[in-house]
Amino acid sequence: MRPSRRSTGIADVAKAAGVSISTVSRVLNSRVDVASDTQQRVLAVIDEMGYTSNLAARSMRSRRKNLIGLVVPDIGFPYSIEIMKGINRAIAESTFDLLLYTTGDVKKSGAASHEQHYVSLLNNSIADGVIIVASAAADFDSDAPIVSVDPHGDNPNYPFVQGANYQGATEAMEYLLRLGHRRIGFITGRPEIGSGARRLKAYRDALTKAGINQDDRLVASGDFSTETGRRRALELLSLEDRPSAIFAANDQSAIGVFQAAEEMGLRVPDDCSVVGFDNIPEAKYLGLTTVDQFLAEMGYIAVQMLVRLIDHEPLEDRVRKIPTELVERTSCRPWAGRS
Amino acid sequence: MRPSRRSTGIADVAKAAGVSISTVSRVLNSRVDVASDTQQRVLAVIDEMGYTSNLAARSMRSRRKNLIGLVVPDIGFPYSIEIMKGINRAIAESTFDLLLYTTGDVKKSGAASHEQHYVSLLNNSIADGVIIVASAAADFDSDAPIVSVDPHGDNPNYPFVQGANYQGATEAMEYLLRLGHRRIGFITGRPEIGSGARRLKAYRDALTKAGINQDDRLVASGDFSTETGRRRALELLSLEDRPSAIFAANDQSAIGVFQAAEEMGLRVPDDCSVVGFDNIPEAKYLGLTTVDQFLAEMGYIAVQMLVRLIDHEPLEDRVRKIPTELVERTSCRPWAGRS
DNA sequence: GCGTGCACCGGGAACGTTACCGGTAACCTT
DNA sequence: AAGGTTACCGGTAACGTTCCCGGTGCACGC
Repeated sequence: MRPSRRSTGIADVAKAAGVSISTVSRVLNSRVDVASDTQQRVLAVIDEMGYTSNLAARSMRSRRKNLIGLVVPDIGFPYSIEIMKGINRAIAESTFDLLLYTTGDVKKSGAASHEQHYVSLLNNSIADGVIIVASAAADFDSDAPIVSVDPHGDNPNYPFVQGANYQGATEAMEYLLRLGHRRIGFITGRPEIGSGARRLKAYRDALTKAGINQDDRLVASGDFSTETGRRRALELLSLEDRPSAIFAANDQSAIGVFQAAEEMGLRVPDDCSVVGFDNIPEAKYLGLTTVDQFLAEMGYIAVQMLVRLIDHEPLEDRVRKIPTELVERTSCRPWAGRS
Repeated sequence: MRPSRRSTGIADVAKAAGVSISTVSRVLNSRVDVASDTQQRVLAVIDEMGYTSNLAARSMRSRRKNLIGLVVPDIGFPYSIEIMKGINRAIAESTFDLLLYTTGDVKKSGAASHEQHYVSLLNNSIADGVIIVASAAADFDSDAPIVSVDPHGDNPNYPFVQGANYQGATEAMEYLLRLGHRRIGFITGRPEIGSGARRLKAYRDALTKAGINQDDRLVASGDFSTETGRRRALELLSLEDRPSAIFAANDQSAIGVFQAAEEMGLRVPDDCSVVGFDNIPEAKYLGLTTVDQFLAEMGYIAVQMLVRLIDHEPLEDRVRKIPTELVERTSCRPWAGRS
């Protein structure tokens, strides 16, 4: 191939400006020890020639790449999207750019090893640090700059930010109980995921605290998906003494409950109240009352933490808990016994 | 800084395997001229040492970086998200990874220059090619590998993929007319965006073809946002002879129509039918009948085109039109005059 | 026995940038 | 006025990889 299409490099700029390569580099990195008029001249030439620094060469030489890697399970989930919104906002405010990887289908067992692969790839060459959303792996090279958002495991060896799952779920349950509900169904998340487990525990604890004894038929095992949520809700609502409210481990499952109710000719909230978790945008359209865990905020904070890590500044807290907030909409109503 | 944290490089692998650096490189690039037992040995060492190739160095030396840049106006729009889903799927099937940039607020006038900057940055150093979603700029360096999805302008100098806006909007209008609607409102998109303009033209043409004379009060100027859609719908539905149906230039505007109707105590579709455009996921929950323009598919195809461009293979078509499809849901009903 | 071809491998020069070291001139300091 | 300090700049060696070129050993044919 002809070298015809070679882009202008620092050398060309140097020649055009009549200075050395070193000086151009100094200007580029805004060092102090360069006379202000040479700086002006070089800057002018750069602007005129339309020079943009070659990131590859720069990354190779200096350790700083100004790139943050993001590993996300599936870009299609509203959950991922919400987090990405926050990440994106933080990135825009920083000097970093974003490199995106997806691990693809979460259910495939290879997710964890995929993660490992991506992370090491990103870490030792192209990115300065990595954010992993819903990381499956518990351990990573401990001194690599890694931050996770909502990790699956319980106590990973890297910093992370997480919603207050237990608190939020408790709040939701207390709300339901306050409305008079006594038979409350629960659709779980995937069992291996910590946040879902904590919500389940909150459900159980709230029940016992209210003096209601558990009915195991009322907790149905879901997997955070709408389709499974729908199927489980169909079962729950077919019980001879069906629950007057269903608390779903996330909004997508809750949407499944809406679908199931509709199919059965039941009305939300008249025949069954529904509460979700996450507050994804769809929740608004359905009037779903849910627990907002500020996913975007979590992404935003994760970037901030990672940047500190990259700059070798100390982290205030290795784990950040984000308080949740119950947002009331129209999917719940008071219950005073079967009318 | 200590060189303590230096990652293992190709040289370390070479030493450990007892071969030269060149040979390791050959194995890495799966060249033919290497004995199969040496290959095995090198591969084993690589696996054992957990070596991952340094992307920066590789990119600098060889022109191929295996990275595709994506420039997207705002990651929060359902529109962008849909396209990204398709892009992501195509990326997963290819050997490329994805680098993501957002131009931020579209309304800011700097969008086009931002684009130029990103594209040149991506092009000459870090990425092999660039996909621009809803590109505002009409011209780019013509021999750079660039593909656009749904460009704003009418005839940019780079390849692009686009929905069949006119056809789709025509189909929607014919549907509405078939249902008996005669007073049909239209909420436009932003005027400078070609796809929106084509939908508007289809609206007008369908009306004249049906022998209905235009009422300018029925076309309200929107900007693709829900909020503006809501406001325009409020006005439209407050007309003394209000339209029996509203066709919105995109789904987000249509959602605004739903909100407006609700606020005014009107029911969709009983008091007013609504049709949108895009078929974003939210449309399903609202029961919005809309024109699916297969945004994800568009993203998918764009990646395929770009890959061909990068590989210097000829493109079948410089512009790809994706046929649309009307998806009927529950936001429309027949109309036989004010009851 | 010697050239020829083949299969495999190693050496070194790039790629574009930054870090380091050293050099020059002007300006203080005493 | 001589030495020291400062401000600025240039030369060059890396960074880790790929590409090009050439070299080795072996088999083969004449």
